[in-house]
Amino acid sequence: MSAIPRLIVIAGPTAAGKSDLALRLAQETDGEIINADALQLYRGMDIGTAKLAVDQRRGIPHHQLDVLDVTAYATVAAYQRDARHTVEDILNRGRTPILVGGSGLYLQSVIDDLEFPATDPQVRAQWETELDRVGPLALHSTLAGVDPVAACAIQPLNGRKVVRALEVITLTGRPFSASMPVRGDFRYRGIWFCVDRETADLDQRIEVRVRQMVDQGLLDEVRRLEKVGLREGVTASRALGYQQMLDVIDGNLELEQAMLDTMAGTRRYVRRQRSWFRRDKRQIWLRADDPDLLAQVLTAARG
RNA sequence: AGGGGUGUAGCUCAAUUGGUAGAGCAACGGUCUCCAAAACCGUAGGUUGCAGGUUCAAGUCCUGUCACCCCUG
Repeated sequence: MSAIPRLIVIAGPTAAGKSDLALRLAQETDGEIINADALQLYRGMDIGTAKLAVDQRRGIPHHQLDVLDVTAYATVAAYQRDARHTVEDILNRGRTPILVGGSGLYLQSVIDDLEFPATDPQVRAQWETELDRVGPLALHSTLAGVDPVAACAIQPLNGRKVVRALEVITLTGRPFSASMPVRGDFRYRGIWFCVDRETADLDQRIEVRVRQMVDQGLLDEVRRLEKVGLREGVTASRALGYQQMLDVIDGNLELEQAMLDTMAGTRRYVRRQRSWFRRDKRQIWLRADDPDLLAQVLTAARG
């Protein structure tokens, strides 16, 4: 049992088999699992996020699950702070932190030295109002006036990013481009895996998974969450599966169509995940259906 | 069987008085430094059911034919 790196990261698209690999890996390395899935942070979002139930966790401690109310406004900065505390705590206890999830930005916020500029709900709301009033193109022109470099990097119709840039400029008094931190090195000694499988295979798993979620009571879960404010949650209410079930509840969508939409949305999401993961060359790609998967991971991790 | 209608991209539909086919969704690729399961960008895709005809020119008009839908018996 020598030379296990300090942090093991498992990335990859939804439904590829990350959780399963992480569990087996944790058993082999005396590890603890830290979630890096933006939506699994929410309390009560269980079925639709494919969160492992407690009795499926094989006694392995899981962290960064169920830490937010569905009404909460999630921030990567908060996640970064908390997840890093968890990583360090696990390391201090002499165990192996295993960071697992499909949210690229969240993973990266822990792994790399990213520093996010401040945020302020009031300032953001003010620019959002402005966005609604004048539209993305006009707001983009405003941005171009105060920070041409940032305007150049942000697509004119991407209102959300234009708003964020203007928010940062308002708060810091400096151009957004100047506030953007340079990407640093790996923050921890670690190794980074990306688990994937053939698209046809993954699509098949997605279909099975979505149907299973509905069989397991996704609709009821959404009804329950609705009572605690799911619709008010800006992030939570837009989660795949959840937004579609809300449409079913509203009578705007048939259940079968909602499932098909969820599958299609998930496939699209997988594409975005791959495009995010592909550009970082530090990770080791693995095929989830490889019978030697675990052995490969252990060899790579120990080597 | 008779009458009417519809057949255009994988799907739902567009295409002024005939001028040589577009859009949304899906698919595929990408961007991403605090809503990220989000937001945004790009690419590809059609011998217009089939066969003839009229015309300089047919998705558009004519004839036949096939498929599906509706109505009547």
